Amino acid sequence: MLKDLPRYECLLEASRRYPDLDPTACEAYLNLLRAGDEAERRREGFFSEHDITPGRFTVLMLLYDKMEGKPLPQTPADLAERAGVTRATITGLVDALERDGLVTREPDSGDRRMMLVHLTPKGREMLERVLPGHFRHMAELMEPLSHQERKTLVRLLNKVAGRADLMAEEARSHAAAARVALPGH
Amino acid sequence: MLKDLPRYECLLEASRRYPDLDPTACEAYLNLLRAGDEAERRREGFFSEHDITPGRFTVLMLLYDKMEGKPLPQTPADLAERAGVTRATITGLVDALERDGLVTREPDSGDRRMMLVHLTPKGREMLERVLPGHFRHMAELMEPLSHQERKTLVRLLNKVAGRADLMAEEARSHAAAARVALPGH
DNA sequence: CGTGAATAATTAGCCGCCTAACTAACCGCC
DNA sequence: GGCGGTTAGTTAGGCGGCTAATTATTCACG
Repeated sequence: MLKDLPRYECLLEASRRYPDLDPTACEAYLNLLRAGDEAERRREGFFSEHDITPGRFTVLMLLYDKMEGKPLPQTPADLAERAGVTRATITGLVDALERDGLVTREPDSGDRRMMLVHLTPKGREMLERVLPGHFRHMAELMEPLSHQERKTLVRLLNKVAGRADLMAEEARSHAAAARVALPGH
Repeated sequence: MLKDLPRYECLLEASRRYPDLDPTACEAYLNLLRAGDEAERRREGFFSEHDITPGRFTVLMLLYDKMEGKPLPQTPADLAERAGVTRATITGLVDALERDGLVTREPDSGDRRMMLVHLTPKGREMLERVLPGHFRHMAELMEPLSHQERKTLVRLLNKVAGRADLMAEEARSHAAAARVALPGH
């Protein structure tokens, strides 16, 4: 969303009407959203050339991970936690991957509530076919930044991501407090 | 997608196995995706408290825009261009906004293919109710960055966004070339 | 023990985005 | 002046994310 961003001068001018508007914060925010969205779209485009989607790729990567040794099977809940999506989303992704023969599901022998998701040889091959191009894709997108600039970017983005995490946590605890305070839902 | 990012040391180690893997590019890329995604989720969360979605908000903002004076009605195609989404997406968003009485559609008198989308008084009120909180939300997310850091972030993100645009254009022209080269579709 | 709370995975249904196909209207050109 | 290509908007269908509700299992505690 939002391809053409408002110029800084416009923000500055608007901030006279809106006391809550911080022009530099707004500019940084909008640029972050746009760059992130743009990068995500390029990513989707790249993956679609290889008949895969970002979500499915992420699941495969999480199962690959220990790039040699034993590719530990993982539960959907693990995958959800590490990917940062809900378990329901993982169910859908694993459904698709299983249909394509890239992963298998197996019930956990110890706890019958759980499933274990394995990477199949076919899944491993797919990953190894896609990875080099993916690496080149990342390098291409970041090519205009010097090593120093990349370091700086990572540092600044981490500050923002940390802040976002904090805000998410606050929102969660507020919601929990509201659930306690209000009678029924 | 991807909450826990691989550490830089892991990338460095993996780059020995994969000659295409540029560790600093990869690190910057993953951090950008995550921060952008995180910011987008906070944004959705904020808007959902006000019974609106990012897409609908964007359309309202584009119709508001000239914050006083005449809030020019705009065609769906204009809105799509400025929002960076397809016309089909705008159709869906305007459907929802019209259902809620926030915008109206009116046929263009000059060219009967076109529609003109107007902001209603109710839509304007909604926007003015949400905007101050939205400004505070942006300021809160960017609070950990100094003014200097915000400037730097904007500069670096612009480099990346510019690169992404370039890559998108290349992809488009390749696709066009392929359409010419290959017989029928 | 057995019952109720917690946890795992799934299902159902919503939403926003996409592409592709369709209809209607406009325009340029012979 | 009619016909083909272009443009506007919509529709249909797919996908991946979400929440909420459902089912099955485990665990903790009286």
